[in-house]
Amino acid sequence: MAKIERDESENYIYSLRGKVFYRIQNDILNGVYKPGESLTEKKLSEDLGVSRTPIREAIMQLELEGLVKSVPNKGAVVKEITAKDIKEIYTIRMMIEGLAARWAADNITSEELDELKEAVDFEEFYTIKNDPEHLMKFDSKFHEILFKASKSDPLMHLLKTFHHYVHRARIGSFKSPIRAREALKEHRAILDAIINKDAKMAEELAIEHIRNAASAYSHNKV
Amino acid sequence: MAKIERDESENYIYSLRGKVFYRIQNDILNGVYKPGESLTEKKLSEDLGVSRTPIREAIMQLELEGLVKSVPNKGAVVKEITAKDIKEIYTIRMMIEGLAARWAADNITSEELDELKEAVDFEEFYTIKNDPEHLMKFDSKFHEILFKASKSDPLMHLLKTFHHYVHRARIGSFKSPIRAREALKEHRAILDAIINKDAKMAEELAIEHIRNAASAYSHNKV
DNA sequence: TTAAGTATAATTGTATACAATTATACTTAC
DNA sequence: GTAAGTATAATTGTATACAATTATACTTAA
Repeated sequence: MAKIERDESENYIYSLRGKVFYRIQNDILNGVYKPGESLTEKKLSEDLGVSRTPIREAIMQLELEGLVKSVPNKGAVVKEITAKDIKEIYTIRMMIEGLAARWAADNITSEELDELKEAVDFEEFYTIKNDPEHLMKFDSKFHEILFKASKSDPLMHLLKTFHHYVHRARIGSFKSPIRAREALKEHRAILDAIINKDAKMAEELAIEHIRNAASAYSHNKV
Repeated sequence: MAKIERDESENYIYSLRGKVFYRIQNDILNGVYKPGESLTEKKLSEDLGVSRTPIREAIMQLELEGLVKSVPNKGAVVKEITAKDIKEIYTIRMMIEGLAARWAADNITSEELDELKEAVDFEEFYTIKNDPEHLMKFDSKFHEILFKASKSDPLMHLLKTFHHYVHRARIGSFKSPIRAREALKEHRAILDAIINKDAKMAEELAIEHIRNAASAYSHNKV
């Protein structure tokens, strides 16, 4: 009989701690808990109906990922993300994504390449349909596959701890249909470079892609 | 009366959790706990004479930093770091340190500049004395000041979660007096670029500095 | 009215108790 | 002797109890 297996790498999402972590993270990202607000363990445990233990552990994780800052006897204070932060995040992302694309070109498997093609096809579909929500999902998928295909543990670890920063900086950058079409073109170009095993080109295109995303973002804000 | 203040940013080091974390981290880095070995909460709590609670929290932190991997009912397994990992770590470090130097050139304060000069002077002293241990300390200090001076929260966060990787990859690269003298020269060059507020040059020199460190490391290994 | 001091409440840090899951060792049937 | 099944032990996950620290509110004196 086929054994039902969990994804071991993300095993903790089935625990209370994991659920609590994702819940609080989402509530912060969606503005339920606002920057400067302090979250005490007691309040959270009452809000979510669990004991303090999983709350404590989730808060620790949130702090290590930089979403909150624990201050003694005050609770976990939700960190603010400034325009300066976002600019820097995009700069850092250029390098990380550039490396991912470069190493992916060298190490991608044919299965992953198929996944990548599929993700871009879906992206095209939802770009035409002008559906920002699904678009964001497959944009994320494109980048995720790239990281997986890079086969670099240190790089993947780096991205993991940086992930929420990326997420925060990216919200709202999919509303413009013009930018969506450009992003699609850029993804196709990166895909082609990877198909041709042109690592240098893939890196340059990925860097340019993030640079354009950053510029679209800041333009959006004005 | 002058109030005795703790360094708030590192407040947790005074807690049991913090002490436990540093203890286990060091024991892993120094090979007391070897790759593949699994550390159970019970064993650790008996070894260190504290309850499971701070142990659990320290293990969580170790996992988020990538030193161990928790597997259910097996304990925290110490991760191995491969030669491939180290090569990739150096590549990633080139970019991170490059950014730090670039932004430091733009944002450094005169106090920080003084600290940086002092660190390099100490480095020179211990290079001449051929004292690898102190040398490593002030090499670390040089890079720490650079990050602080960059004034970038996202970058500092990135380094924090990447720190142990750097540490692991760097062990033993200070034994060669030849490389020590080169490293000193490179640090002086970076310092000069920062004094001259030449951000581009500082970045290039920092990247080159890490590239040389990587090459010295791999040469050492052969 | 304000400042200082004190009692109380709130909050976190640590230890421990209990439950649920999983591994291990042993027994038994073939 | 081996495989299957079962009982036991080990391990983690969660809840709770207690201690220590810190904030807060209140009282009192000037």
